[in-house]
Amino acid sequence: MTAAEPLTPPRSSPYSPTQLRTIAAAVDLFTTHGVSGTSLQMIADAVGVTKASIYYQFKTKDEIVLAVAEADLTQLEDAVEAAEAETDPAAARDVLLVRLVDLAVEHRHMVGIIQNDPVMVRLLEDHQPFQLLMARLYRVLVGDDPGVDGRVPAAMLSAAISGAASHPLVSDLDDDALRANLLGIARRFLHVPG
Amino acid sequence: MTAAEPLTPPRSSPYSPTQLRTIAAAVDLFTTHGVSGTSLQMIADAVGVTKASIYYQFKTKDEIVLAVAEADLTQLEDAVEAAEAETDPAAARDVLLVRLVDLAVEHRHMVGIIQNDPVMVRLLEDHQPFQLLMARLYRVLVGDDPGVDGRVPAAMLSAAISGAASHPLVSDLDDDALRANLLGIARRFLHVPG
DNA sequence: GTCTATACGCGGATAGAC
DNA sequence: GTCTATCCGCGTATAGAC
Repeated sequence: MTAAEPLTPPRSSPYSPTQLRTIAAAVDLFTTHGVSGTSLQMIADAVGVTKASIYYQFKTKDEIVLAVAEADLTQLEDAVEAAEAETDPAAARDVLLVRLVDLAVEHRHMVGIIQNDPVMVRLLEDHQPFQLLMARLYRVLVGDDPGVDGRVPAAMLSAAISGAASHPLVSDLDDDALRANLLGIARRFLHVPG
Repeated sequence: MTAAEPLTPPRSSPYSPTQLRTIAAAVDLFTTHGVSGTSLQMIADAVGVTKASIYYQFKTKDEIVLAVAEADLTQLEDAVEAAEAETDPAAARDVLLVRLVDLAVEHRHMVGIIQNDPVMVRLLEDHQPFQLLMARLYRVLVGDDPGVDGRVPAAMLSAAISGAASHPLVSDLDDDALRANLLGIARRFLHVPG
């Protein structure tokens, strides 16, 4: 359950407390308005400082976007590492499933936008660490079968988890109920014989 | 298969050919850059006219966004109507499934953004016709059971279809293959005993 | 580390000629 | 129906005082 800490032990975040407040505010605003629709003025107002002060912490807006993306990436990496620690492929897949559901529910208000915002997508397309991480994730999910019969269900499953977490049909469910239901159905889906 | 035409028979589109070209260009740009990230200048350049000319066709940028949304809405409405024409609930659900898969694949390059762009989401939240349409759609999908056991799978299924269509794992599949696979798996998912 | 002030371009939007 | 020209505000970003 407790994932072994990666290479860097209790790695102190590379960001100062003030930067972390800025990142938190940015995530919030990106979720509501999208990246392009969020100005540095809005972020500055949310943090309670001026634009110039934000520019002292981050040289450009892109750096803020990158910081937001990397925060999520770290969590995703932990999930993949935990899954890869399992020797049995089925067990690995189940660990990944649990972690992905946890993450999706924990971030249910932002998953949709963060994963689909064009600016984020563009940024991550050119970001090798992310691409490598996703390749590892898919490998656990799909197994070594690169065929269509493995990839389509995997795509649907991963889309179902993140998409359902922010779906209006279930917006009234509390986190625990949503998590339990998502996980149960996802598991059933995985175990249905092809 | 051929859906009976709605109230207005061969309803001529409310948009002029030039407006339609503008809408097409806008969809394209929205897909790549998001709504906020798309300027009227970009749209004008894509159409090959000046900004002022775009403003002759649409009074505001919001009107363009609305026109884009409504184009999709019409197709979705056709799908729901076709499904509602079935008397047996299971048959209705299957018709809806087929239509939704068709739409998702047909628009696989834009589904993700159009459904998740913050500006679109905001716009549609305040757009009663859309809300009513979605209520009808969910009713066909979930049935009359408003319980959790019906809604969570429905949310996952609808997210799986639209999300998988634009998923990187299946980006190499051609439309026909993707459509067939999505539909097959979606059907199996629906028929798995709760 | 945060401020005020400012530069400069691009955003949406309009007026009026052709 | 499309153009040129223009308005104005806000966007990112920087300089320099405190």
